[in-house]
Amino acid sequence: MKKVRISDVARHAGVSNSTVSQYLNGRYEYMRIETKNRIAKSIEDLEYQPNALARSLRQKTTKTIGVIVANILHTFSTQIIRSIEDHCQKMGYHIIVCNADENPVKEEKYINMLYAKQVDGLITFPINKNIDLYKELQNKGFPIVFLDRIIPEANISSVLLDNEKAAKIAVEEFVSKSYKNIAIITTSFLDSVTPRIERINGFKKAIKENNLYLDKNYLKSVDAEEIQSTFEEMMNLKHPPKAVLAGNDFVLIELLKYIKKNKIIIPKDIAVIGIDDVPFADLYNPPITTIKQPTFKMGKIAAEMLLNKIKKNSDLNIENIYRGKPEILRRFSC
Amino acid sequence: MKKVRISDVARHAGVSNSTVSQYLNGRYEYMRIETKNRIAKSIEDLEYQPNALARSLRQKTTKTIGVIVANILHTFSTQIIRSIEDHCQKMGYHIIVCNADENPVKEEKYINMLYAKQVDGLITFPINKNIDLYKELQNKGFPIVFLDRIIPEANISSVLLDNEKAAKIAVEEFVSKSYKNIAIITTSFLDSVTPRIERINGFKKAIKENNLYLDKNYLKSVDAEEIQSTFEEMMNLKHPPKAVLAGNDFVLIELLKYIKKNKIIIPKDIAVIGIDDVPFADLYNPPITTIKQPTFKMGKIAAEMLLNKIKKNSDLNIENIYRGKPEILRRFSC
DNA sequence: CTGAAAGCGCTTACAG
DNA sequence: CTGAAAGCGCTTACAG
Repeated sequence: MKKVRISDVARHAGVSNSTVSQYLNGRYEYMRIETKNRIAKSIEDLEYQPNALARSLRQKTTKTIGVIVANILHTFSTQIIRSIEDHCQKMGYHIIVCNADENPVKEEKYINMLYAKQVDGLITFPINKNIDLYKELQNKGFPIVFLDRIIPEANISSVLLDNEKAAKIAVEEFVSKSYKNIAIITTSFLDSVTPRIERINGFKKAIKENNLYLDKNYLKSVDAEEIQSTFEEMMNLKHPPKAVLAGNDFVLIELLKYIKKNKIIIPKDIAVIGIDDVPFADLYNPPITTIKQPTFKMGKIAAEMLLNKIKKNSDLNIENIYRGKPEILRRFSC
Repeated sequence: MKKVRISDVARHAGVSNSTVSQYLNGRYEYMRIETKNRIAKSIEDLEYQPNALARSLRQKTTKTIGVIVANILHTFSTQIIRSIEDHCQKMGYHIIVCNADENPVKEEKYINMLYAKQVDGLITFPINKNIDLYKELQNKGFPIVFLDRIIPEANISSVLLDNEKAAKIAVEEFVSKSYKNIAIITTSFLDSVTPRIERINGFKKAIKENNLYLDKNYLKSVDAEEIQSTFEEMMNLKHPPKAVLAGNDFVLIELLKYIKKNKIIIPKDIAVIGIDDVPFADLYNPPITTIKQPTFKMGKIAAEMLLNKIKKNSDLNIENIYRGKPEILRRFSC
């Protein structure tokens, strides 16, 4: 498989490589119109497509950014990807999407791969263990923006939900419907650290603000496999909760599975709100009230932040945090 | 942001670029152990990471394949991506995922981008309009494998579901439960061409094989927005269907929305089977019987086919078709 | 208005 | 066992 090179075009058009290159880069100022046309025709005839590797090597920019998501199977991730992609495309950047699959080893591989491929910057859902790697890259002046999480030790710009607010909105929704015994369940593993901590904090604060009693038994962070059993324990308490906030989409699914299996009635037996909107929220019986993240906006902001870093001298950047505003979608589970 | 180059390492270790390069490429045969150690230490000290652009330019291989999905929001797509990725990682290849977003213009851009970035091959869910581009690439000897669709004019290897079988399994499931008035609805736009045609063909054949009457009114391919109204018309026929096969996950969602809105009871009023397993199938009330594609296997086979093409002289390849076996997941909607 | 030359950061065949 | 040299396919500052 032989590829056409710039020199083939040059020979075919009877000009030098330089001139073809000028043409490719749109520098027509000093080019005779007939030269221009000849080159255009040669490119057409030979079906020439420039080698981006060579160009990038020379120009020291790939016009490409890397995106590492923690888990591509989450709707949140795919929506964020879509949004980043839309914005980058407008700005003339490509994206390379990688799926770390909740696995720090994979994450590290991808970080290195993307860096080796000379991406101009990185947007990532940082998993956990690779904080030093990120800091090292940042110290080299490599543009990075985090999504969904803050890493306090790292001081790197982040875009994430106003998680405390999200929990607060949910609690207040329950309170407005006169629920008093309110529980929250989050994952400890699949849910990345920042959202979990902040959602629990927000929950606690909101409970206090509403002068409700904060019952430790109503407040659980457990591994994915234990969600159902944990919920079961709650429901078997002397005073079981009458409302439960699912810390993310995954928790919600587990709760609904348990609820279904045990023929518990929503909202009569238990009211439910989930953080993260899910495609089946409308389809469930009854439709589930959810707190939606502004994924489209968050993706766009992350892309903007990163492209700004790339364009400016990234050494001089001020890192900052953007908080997406949670929005409640009222349906019939509460 | 200055990056460390191979020459920096060479100087630091007191050897030549060549020797560092030999080290990087694992050719230790003729290398003194102390040279090896010195280089290792220099790489460590300088935090050197090779520039993959330069290497690929020289080696004429990027060890990277491109994956273009028609729509990344489909579960099918993300599962296929995961599977391709797993397999490629094992074989030492990276993947670059792109989302054509059902848009031929985007698709074309991505094809060109990936080709420009010198990916070693391409796995794609071909949308429609870019068949000539694909053929052109293939004629140049560029390895391509299609997913989910066959393009008869192109003779390019494809991996896709045994769609006729999938429809047949569904019809037989209905028949085994004594349903006679069986309908099928597919999308005409979002559903890519091959699956739709083949699923409808399989449906027709199965109806005939089971000596049922093939009612034209029970057989509809419509745009996404018209699914609900089309289904409504069906249900208002003198003899409405008693069972309906949803041509894909998207159709299923639309049908369920309508069914829910109109308080139709599954399976008493209408039995439902969906092609494509969906995350909420278990959660719906009643749980929905679905026909699952072996996504993991299909992704793996596609990756294998492509890597074979890449390794062999791709000019000599025999193109072939792999059909994934559909599997019924019996739940309670039929 | 166009071309010759140098160089981006690697790898590799070959010389010693 | 190691290094000098050429070259991958481009771009760019400069000469003319």
